[in-house]
Amino acid sequence: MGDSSLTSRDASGVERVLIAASGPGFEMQPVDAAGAPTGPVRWTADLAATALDLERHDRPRWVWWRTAEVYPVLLEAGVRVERCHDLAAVENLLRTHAGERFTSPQSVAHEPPRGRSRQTSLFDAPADPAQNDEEPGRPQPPAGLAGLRESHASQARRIAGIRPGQPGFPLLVAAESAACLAAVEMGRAGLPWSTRIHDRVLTDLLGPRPQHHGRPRLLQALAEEVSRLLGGTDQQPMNPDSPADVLRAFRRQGVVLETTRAWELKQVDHPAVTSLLRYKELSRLHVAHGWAWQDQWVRAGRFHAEYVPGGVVTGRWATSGGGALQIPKVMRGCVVADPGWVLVAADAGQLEPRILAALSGDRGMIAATADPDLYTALAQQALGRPEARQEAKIGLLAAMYGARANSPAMGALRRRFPQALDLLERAARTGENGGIVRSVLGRTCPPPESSWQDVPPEKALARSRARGRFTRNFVIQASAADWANALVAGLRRRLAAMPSAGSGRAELVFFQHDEVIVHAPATLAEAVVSAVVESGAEATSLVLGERGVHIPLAAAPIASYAEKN
DNA sequence: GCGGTCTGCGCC
DNA sequence: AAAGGGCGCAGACCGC
Repeated sequence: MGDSSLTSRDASGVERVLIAASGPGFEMQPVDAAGAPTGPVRWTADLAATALDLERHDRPRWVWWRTAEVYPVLLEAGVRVERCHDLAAVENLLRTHAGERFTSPQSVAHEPPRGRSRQTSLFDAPADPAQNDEEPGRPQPPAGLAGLRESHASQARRIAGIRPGQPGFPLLVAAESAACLAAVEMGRAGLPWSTRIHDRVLTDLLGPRPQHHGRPRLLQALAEEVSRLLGGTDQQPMNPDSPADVLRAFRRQGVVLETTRAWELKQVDHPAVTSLLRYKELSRLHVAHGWAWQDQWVRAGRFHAEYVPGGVVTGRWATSGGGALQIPKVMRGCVVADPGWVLVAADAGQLEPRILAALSGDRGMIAATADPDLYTALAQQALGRPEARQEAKIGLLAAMYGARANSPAMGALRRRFPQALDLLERAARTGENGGIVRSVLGRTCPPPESSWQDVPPEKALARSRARGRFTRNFVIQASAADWANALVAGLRRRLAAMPSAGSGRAELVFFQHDEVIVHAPATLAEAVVSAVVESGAEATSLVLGERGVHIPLAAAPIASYAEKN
């Protein structure tokens, strides 16, 4: 398959290849960017060999239904691809843009069994759509190569239709697809995780690993102490895991609580509070990131998560299993580079307010982004005091999240940065009135439920306000996600272009909203730092344009994630 | 016993 | 000091 008849280049020099399972092999066909075939359908029994050959010679944009289903097969065979068009992900983008409701892309692990309609191989459409039990609204895979071709052509038409109003939409499509590739690669590579350090942290905090189920020793001691201080007995111990139990116990002690949330407990003067708060903290570590978690998710020194790009309505990534996006700070020390390797960890400091500056075009706030500590600059400009950093930070975060508190700092910010605060207010009004908002590249929030205001008047107001908070935050969070996907896309491209350094190549191993970790041979450390910084600058330029906004990306080689910040 | 919802808290 | 946006997860809880 060394000849180029399978592919043809489109105007931008990138050819596309549709690929669909067919019997024991795969059908492939070259198409142009508009979706029109530019060559015949070919069949191959050996996908990996064919794909490797094409990837070496033509580097096409692979067009397939869902990256998470086919890319693992290619990676397993040693084939890494440069670019793709993920039809399922793009279908979600197009449908929400057209006003349909959001359906989270399904993780592969949680694919429901399909019984008799089960697919026989990758890309096969379900034998009988009537038997398909997927939730309504979720894009279904088209049948066969012909269906795939039509889906792709349809998407090309719809994207072209969006482009005049949303010039960034093709970039959104490309970045989302690249994110899908990166997600599979990251899940496969895994995050370097020292079970030895993990064991030590757990043992230090909780006591030795219990033989069977049940609480570790120190945790059990804390539970007993809490129970005793709240009037429990050996016969009838109070269960600190049970909110109802805790509320009852406090009430008997004369303390009336609304909830057992930490912030509320902290306001109570009672000897049991300290122990209970400590218990909650440690219990959470035990249940969420304890030995059971390690057994389930860490294999051969790597934490393998399943990442789901676009799994969140705002375009943020989700994970399925393992809670990769919720690793507690106290566990970061478990993330350590292999001997002779480094971690290059980087995060975009204060991403969301910088995004706000760019979206609103507020000159004053854009100027403030030149400061590596944006909040200090804001405090200086709005309040005249750099020491007021914390007030400025809380004020701006409250404005972006929709808190009701209207602090003096927020008022000062509004006077000094009217365009920025006005953008948030307008997004909120739009949402309250049932409208939709979009990210900078065109990712679109779902419409309200058709009957969302069909409730008693006093509830209607609350709902309306809640939706205003959602859309207010959506424009920022979704645009930040646009930026982050562009960062990931650029970084994986640069890392792939790096030479392998004897022991291996630099790999993206972690991504969390605005931060990345690359695991790399130590000799490549500086090159990786440069790649990260360049990718950040590129993302800013591509997604936000040349508006003078700075999004600093602090990247440094470290041995352990605990060294970061 | 099972599945759905609630609660509370980890991360951004 | 107050309790605002987005998630995933585990245990408690509740109804079947």
